[in-house]
Amino acid sequence: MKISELSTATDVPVATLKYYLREDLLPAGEQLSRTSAAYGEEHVERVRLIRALTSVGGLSVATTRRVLEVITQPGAGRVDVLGAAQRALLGEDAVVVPPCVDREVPPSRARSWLTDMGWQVHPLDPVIDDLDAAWDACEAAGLGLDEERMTAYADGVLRIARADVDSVPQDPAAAVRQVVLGTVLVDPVLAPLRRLAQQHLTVGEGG
Amino acid sequence: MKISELSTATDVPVATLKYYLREDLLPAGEQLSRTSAAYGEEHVERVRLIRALTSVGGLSVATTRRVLEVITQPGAGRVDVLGAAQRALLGEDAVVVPPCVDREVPPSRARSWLTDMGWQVHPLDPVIDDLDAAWDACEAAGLGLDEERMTAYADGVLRIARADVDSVPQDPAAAVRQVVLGTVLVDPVLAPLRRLAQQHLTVGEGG
DNA sequence: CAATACTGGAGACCACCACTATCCAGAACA
DNA sequence: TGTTCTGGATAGTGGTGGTCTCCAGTATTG
Repeated sequence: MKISELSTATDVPVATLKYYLREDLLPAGEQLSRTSAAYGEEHVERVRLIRALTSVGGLSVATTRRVLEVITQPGAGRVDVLGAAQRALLGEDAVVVPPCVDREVPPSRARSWLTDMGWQVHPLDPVIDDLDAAWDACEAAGLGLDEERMTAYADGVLRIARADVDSVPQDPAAAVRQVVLGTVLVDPVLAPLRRLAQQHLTVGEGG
Repeated sequence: MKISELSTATDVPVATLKYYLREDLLPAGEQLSRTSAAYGEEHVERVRLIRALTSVGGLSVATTRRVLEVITQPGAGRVDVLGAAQRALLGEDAVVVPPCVDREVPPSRARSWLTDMGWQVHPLDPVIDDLDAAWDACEAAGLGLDEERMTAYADGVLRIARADVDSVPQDPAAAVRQVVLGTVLVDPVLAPLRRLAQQHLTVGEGG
């Protein structure tokens, strides 16, 4: 498959494919001669994956590169599946502190709320800071988001997460792939789903 | 309050405040003389709202302007709360087709799935296309997202949406504000919440 | 009073990002 | 033989979210 065929197969311009090659998102094809290379079905899949991550997932090219590295490399085993996902999605300098290390835990509303909920999560996980920032933003915007509503959200999210973890395959490499892609690509599914659910409930009430 | 004080109060550079004034995100202060104006507490709140929408909500300046218009103007009444939210968040040329108008409904997996679920939603709502695109992206990325898992997601999302609609106030203007801000700002709360729930469930299993 | 700091307004400028366009010598195909 | 295509390199584009600089004029401070 020539690059122009790869282009028509994926509906991505040749110039863009060259850009992906340059940026190390796409591995080089099999070099047939100095001015020709052959691409295979794995390149088609890779391009589709890149487009899914960048367009729907909203990932930058740099983040996409990290994600592709993580889900392509033979992983270090399932122990660190969630950690690998985090490292791929956060900055490359993000080191997830192992639970054994004692470090000052900054107090925050999210942290204390999680404790109240009895959720067993890593107290230094940066995702808690994301939650804090989002919660603060709601307050700053004047959107009342009290703990009662958060608890209702937690109930719904737990069911979603249950479906997530139940769908993770046994094979470590496949598990990493599933978790990473699920983290990136499922949020854009849930967002419209939530709006449709709101609409369904509102219509049902006759309001 | 001078612009420099507004700057320190909100921790936003003066140049950026001027930019927001230019872009009509921030209303002009009370003109005291030709070279001085007074800003009030409402400007502080407005700036915080702008920052929440752009940073956490990830909205562009143009979309933020539309959102601010919608939640500031005295609304046309509660009838159209969800419609107003959609119009604010989608392109300005997005016209939500009224349900009475018969138009060709393009078939799609999301649409048929919604029918199977018995959800009463507007069949031409563009948010269904968003769902389709996100679902397709999962497929393209090789992430198996079968209807069983979608149904589990729907269960969780329904509980979230229940909390959403229960928290909408009676007053029409407040309702519009609540719905629009909830649409934009709650998704970034749910995303980290989902990751934490995954972590909690995984740790609980000892895996 | 004078020196300094600050104001609103305007336009130019900037960095970043994801492409996109152009050019090239050489190879493949018709 | 001529047209099309290749990989590689470099430069340019359009959009976005600010940031810088300048200005005449006003407020504050010593």
